[in-house]
Amino acid sequence: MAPDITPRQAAVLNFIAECIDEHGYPPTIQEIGQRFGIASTNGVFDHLKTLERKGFIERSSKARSIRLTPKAAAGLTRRHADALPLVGRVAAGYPLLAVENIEEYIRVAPRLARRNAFCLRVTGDSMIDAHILEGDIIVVDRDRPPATKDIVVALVEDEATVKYYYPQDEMVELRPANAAMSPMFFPAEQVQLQGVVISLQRDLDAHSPIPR
Amino acid sequence: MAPDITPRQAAVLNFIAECIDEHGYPPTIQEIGQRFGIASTNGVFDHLKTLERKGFIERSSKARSIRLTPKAAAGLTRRHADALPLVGRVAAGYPLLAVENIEEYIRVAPRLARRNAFCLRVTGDSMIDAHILEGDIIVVDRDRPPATKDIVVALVEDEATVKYYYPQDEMVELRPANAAMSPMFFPAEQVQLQGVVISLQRDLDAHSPIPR
DNA sequence: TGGGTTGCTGAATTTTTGTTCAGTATACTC
DNA sequence: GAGTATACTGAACAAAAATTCAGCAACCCA
Repeated sequence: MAPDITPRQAAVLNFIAECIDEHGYPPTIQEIGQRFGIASTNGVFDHLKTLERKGFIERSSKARSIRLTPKAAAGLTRRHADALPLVGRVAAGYPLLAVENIEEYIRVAPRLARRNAFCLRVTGDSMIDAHILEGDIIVVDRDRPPATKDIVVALVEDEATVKYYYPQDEMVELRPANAAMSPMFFPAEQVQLQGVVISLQRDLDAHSPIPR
Repeated sequence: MAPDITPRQAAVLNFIAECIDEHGYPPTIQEIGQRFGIASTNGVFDHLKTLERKGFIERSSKARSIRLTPKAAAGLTRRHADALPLVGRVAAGYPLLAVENIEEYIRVAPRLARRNAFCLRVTGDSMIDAHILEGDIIVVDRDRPPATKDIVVALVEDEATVKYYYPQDEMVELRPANAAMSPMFFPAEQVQLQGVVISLQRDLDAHSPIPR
């Protein structure tokens, strides 16, 4: 049996997931065709039959009756369902968002999920004076250009760090929000900015039952 | 204007939400009609027009194109839309969650939306030493019994306040997390506990474009 | 007592959507 | 070099679904 998916099929599957995310209901066959420039509804129909045969979707003969199966997640390149990747321990040499670095997917408010963003669990108390605590989950926007005084996530020597951002001529100052710690200075080329912290979620409810 | 919903309309709204939950896509007009024994599609159509006029759903002329708005949560007996009410200025004499007190519905992580909870925007800096800032949105669980040292929302003289909770024999101490402020003591019967703060969301991104 | 809202019936009509059939071209594989 | 999967075109057709129109009955409100 072939559990494989072709690039074209994956694109169709992704589009279906996007539609559900965005509109709340699946696309019609003609809507899929429009998106991919497939003139004949039968071209799309073939894709759907194949995706169903391979177990990625379920359908019936009714309008918009496409359903994603749990297996569909395997064929999706984009995350689904209002989730952002939680980056865990950062593995040396890998890009921050490499699969190896992703611990899990965290469900966040849709407003945040629509961004090109990721989540990071804060370790240490270097930002405590900015009221960001150990264990807080921060949401980091990768598309937002960092401005002076922004709180950023930077990669220095393969370690991710959260600090205030103060760029200088050839150097970058990363300033903690903790009176007990000193600012750090690096040559600009040694600092890889990953994004700007746009939101924060804290769980005060440590001893709560685990949600489904 | 009537932001109200009749029992019949609420039943229809609930059925729509159930369908989305269960099948992954909204029902058609005829499916709704079948469920409620409404013979004419126009009977259902009237309901949909009314629900749309009242802001509970959005639709287009396409098949199954019903979408629940965040407001839909108000009409639902079960919670589907991952939204919690944001309680605004507290009106004297009204229950905290009366329609008059609800400013809007905030989309939150589904884990939180499943609770019997509401959101509150923090005013003032009485909890700043607990790293809760003015403007933060806190999520308050109404079903969680408050324990000593929990951060709670309490209603005292028709004003909602966020404080540490220290119950005593006949009195309740509400303790701020701010060295510049003093604890307050009230007879237990003057304090209406609304719930325990279980989560917090902060937007650091004040000058970002408004999400759609 | 008249006007508005709610909650429908019944029928006609249009639009949207899914399905089927008959082909074509390319690539892979045995 | 035959056989199979992929990825389509184009046309015709059937079905599902939405929309509109013309009513009716019950209720509340003022």
